[in-house]
Amino acid sequence: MNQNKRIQIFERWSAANPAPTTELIHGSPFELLIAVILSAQATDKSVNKATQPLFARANTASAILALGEDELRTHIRNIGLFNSKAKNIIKTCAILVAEHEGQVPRDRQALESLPGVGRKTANVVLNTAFGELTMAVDTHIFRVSNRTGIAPGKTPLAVERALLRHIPKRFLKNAHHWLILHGRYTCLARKPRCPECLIADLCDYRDKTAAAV
DNA sequence: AACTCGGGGCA
DNA sequence: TGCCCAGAGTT
Repeated sequence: MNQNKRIQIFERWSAANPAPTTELIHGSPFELLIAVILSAQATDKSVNKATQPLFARANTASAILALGEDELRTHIRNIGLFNSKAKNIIKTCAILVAEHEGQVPRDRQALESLPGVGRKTANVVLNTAFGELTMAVDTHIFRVSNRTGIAPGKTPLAVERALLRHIPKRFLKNAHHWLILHGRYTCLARKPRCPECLIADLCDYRDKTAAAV
């Protein structure tokens, strides 16, 4: 895909949806970290439903530790993969207290060494809590980047680097949100809604695949 | 690269 | 009912 096409795509998204926001409810960096760990392969609705009462009860690493794994588990029982997430969150809180004075570290390596925190979660925290320009490549962004041709790559990390390299700087800050929304509501995994797609005429995917409507 | 965890939402 | 979810860890 040439750069001219890319610019047209982001200008359309910019005009259509100028105000990006995170849909996960969070106040502090710690609440964000926990909410993002919980959101892996889960919907933001089910996460918010659980985290509101949880954070009212305990919203720091030491408070979650005081709560204990069993009570934490009951709080997040409505979220998928809750069993392993409860264990990971307890371990992570213990590390935060022991090695980071109970705070969320502003450091990629330190974040990714926390149980339950991978590249994608670390990128969300660095971006949303600390204002760093990162691309958190989830399944939506991976699919949309490859289908459209905006930033092709065989792995999420390759797509992440391609996005940072190819997206014009003035669009970089909001690009993450637009890509997510596009994947979530238009460029669906199984049945892409090409007829109602804002950028169908600029997309590498449409007309090249039988699945593209 | 493939597999597993996993309840909830939505068509 | 079947399929997917703002993934990570292990084999």
